[in-house]
Amino acid sequence: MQEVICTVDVVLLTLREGVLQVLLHRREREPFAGTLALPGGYVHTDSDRDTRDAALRVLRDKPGVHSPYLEQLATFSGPARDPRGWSISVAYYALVPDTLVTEAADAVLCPVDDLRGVPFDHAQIVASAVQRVRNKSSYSSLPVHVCQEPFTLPQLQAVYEALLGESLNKVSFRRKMDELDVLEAIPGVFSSGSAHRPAQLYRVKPAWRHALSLSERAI
Amino acid sequence: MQEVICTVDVVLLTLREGVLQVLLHRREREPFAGTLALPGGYVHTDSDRDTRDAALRVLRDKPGVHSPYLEQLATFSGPARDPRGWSISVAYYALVPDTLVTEAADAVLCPVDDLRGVPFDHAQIVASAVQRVRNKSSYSSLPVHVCQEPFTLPQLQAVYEALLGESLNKVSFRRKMDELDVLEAIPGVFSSGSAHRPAQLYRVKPAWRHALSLSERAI
DNA sequence: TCAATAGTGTCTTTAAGACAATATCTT
DNA sequence: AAGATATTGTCTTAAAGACACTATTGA
Repeated sequence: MQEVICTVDVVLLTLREGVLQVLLHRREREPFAGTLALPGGYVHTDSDRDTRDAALRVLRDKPGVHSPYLEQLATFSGPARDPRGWSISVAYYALVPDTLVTEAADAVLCPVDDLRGVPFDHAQIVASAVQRVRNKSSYSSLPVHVCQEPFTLPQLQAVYEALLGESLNKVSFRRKMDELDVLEAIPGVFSSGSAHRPAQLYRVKPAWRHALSLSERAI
Repeated sequence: MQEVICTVDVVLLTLREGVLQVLLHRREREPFAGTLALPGGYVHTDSDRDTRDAALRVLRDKPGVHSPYLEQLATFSGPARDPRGWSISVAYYALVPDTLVTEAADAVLCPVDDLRGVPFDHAQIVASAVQRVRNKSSYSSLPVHVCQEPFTLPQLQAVYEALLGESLNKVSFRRKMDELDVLEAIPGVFSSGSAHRPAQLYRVKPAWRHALSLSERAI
């Protein structure tokens, strides 16, 4: 019985120009050398403490992405998804503000709806991540990870609307954010420079910043 | 770099005597031969089409459990969880009516809150499955898979209440079931034999029976 | 002052829960 | 008929959405 090829793949998502985009990496090695695919790689049993650690290692190459929101998505497997043989890929997804993503020759952002030509089953993995994010965004504070701090409530609402693909009621949105209780206003600090009333700037409460990924059904 | 040990584990859950219980299997081989652990085993690259297929194969040993509700839970990994070395376990959970579970010397049901002594990280895997089931039960039709068909609405409500650990409003519960639109009354068939009004018997609509595991946020 | 967007008050609509009335069995 | 549980109607309460009004800035 042949061995199982064990890898991790990371779906790094961000919002650029109002569109949900995924970071693709140009593969250096076969199979599919030269094509754009999800960043990923073999699990390193000599250095990775677990697959999450492997996913973080994969992301460390990307400048700026230090400690993103990272959650296990699902595991994809089978004899045909990788031409090298029977393989398992533990997929993770990350959410980051678009300001942290630097594009380069070997790292480009692509709209999640236009992934023709990506190899393996990576289109399916991305679709799965997008579905998870859309779903969780409807009842949780997940989208705050896409906003660069500090941010205003109108900015955050726009992020929710872009992720969910629908416009939200302003009053209800603010009530919900108030209930979730994960944001705090930065006293006396407002947006400025525009020809209208400035908006209060917010940040994630310190207690929440690294706790948001702990619960199954995130708050 | 040493190889990764690839396995699947199955958390088969059912409700017996009003308590959520998990099927444990007495291990025939080392490590931990003779102790009760989650049913599982190596991924067979020569016969399994994917890890879900491997999980179904693991369940085929259990008489009566033919095509249960089965969903991928999460993947657990690391150098220490299995004494044989760096390992990955893709965990699935299954929900079945308790009438399908036959206990034997090598297959026993244990309440999910009393898993002292189970090896590996299986207690953590079970806890994770229980959390997932409790969470999904609050907004989906997941618990119907724990009811042997045909069932009455009061029986189904009791199952929801056992899974969620709280009593539910009867009117709201029935309204919600009506909205979910996954059940159909069996015309003219009622429970009988008890000294009170008989209850309408229901079954899952055929269109739903095998479609309930498809969506991320099951209906 | 005007245009533009932020923030809030309040009414309406919808969903959830409480409670009680009626229905239908066995004994 | 009495006792038990099923089923349904309806009132109350809570959440969500619609809409409009006030607030604050730069041009």
